[in-house]
Amino acid sequence: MALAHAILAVLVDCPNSGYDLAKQFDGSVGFFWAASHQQIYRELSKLEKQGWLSGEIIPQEGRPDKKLYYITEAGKQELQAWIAQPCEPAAIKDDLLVKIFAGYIASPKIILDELQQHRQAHLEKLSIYKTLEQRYFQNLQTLSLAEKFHYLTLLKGISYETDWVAWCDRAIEILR
Amino acid sequence: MALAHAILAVLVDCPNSGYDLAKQFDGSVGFFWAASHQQIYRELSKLEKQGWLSGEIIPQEGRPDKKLYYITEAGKQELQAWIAQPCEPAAIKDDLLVKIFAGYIASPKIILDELQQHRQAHLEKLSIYKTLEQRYFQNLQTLSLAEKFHYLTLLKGISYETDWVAWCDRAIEILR
DNA sequence: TTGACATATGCAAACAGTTGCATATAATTT
DNA sequence: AAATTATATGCAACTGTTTGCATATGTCAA
Repeated sequence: MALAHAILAVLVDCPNSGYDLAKQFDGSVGFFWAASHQQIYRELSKLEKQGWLSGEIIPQEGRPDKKLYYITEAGKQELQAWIAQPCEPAAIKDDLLVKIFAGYIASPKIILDELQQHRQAHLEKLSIYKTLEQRYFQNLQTLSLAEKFHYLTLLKGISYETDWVAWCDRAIEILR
Repeated sequence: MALAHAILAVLVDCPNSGYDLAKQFDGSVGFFWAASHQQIYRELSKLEKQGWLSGEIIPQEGRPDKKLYYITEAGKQELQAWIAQPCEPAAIKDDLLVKIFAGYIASPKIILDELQQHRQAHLEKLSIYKTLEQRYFQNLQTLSLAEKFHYLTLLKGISYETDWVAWCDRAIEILR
């Protein structure tokens, strides 16, 4: 049930609406936890009923009202307890690598095109992450503790995408 | 429905029983697709009903009988069609990075211990993959096409684990 | 001889995630 | 005036995954 904890992890930093959460899960948070807005809204209701979050409707002008969620003391304690439990490295499910595993039954062009496209996609993510790094995490010394931890997840995002780009290059080289 | 395709991708190389498949999904194939034996057996029945696989019961002595699954022509065509469709980079769900994102609410010791444990786990995987590399993929030139593709997935496994170990080191360094 | 381990297969319930649909306001573009 | 985009929220059906349980044979060690 780690979507719950991913939401708590974002809200412990600052309150957010479901819409804002969905945008974050589509952006930098999405690097380590993917979730759709439908999933997020459903989970938020559940977490509010459980008492880990409290919601407050904020009337807005010029746009629909929104519901801001705050983490409760119980929610924070739950998050702390969850963090303290050891966890396993993440399970991987990667379509591209399944394709590559059986790549010899397809035409080389199809495989090479797919590799090129993935290379491009990873390069774009990498560029976004590097922009974030330059904008928000210029010098380590001045960062707050919370910022340091956020930066660590960004660093993983950067090395993850860098590694993918390098592997695509190598794969293309080997197959050509 | 990519578990189906991951199974087809293994069986297109050579026939296997559910038990053997489960072991492979727990080993090197597990690097790019994680699946439990329950999932695998259920999926195998489904794929046989669909006509993508055919199963043959092999009587054995000194151990329970097993059922060997072969990919059918229809199954191979399905796999080829699936490979030809473009796919997105894999969605990530990583418990450890969720923990790190909110790591500032936990005690430093808990975080550092968890980082050390993950570093160790990734190092062990890396060692297994490097052993496989030395044993089966010594020189690129002599590899068959199928082996080259299999090697590419192993290469990704190696760089993935290497990247994790490096990140753990960096994270521990920054937090200390 | 009891217990653990390896081989070998599978069901069923609970939980999580995806996909398609639905609604509503307001600004901007065509 | 109509279409599109951004904001904002959510339900329902389906599909996929996890967890716990269940069964059966044979070997090896305590």
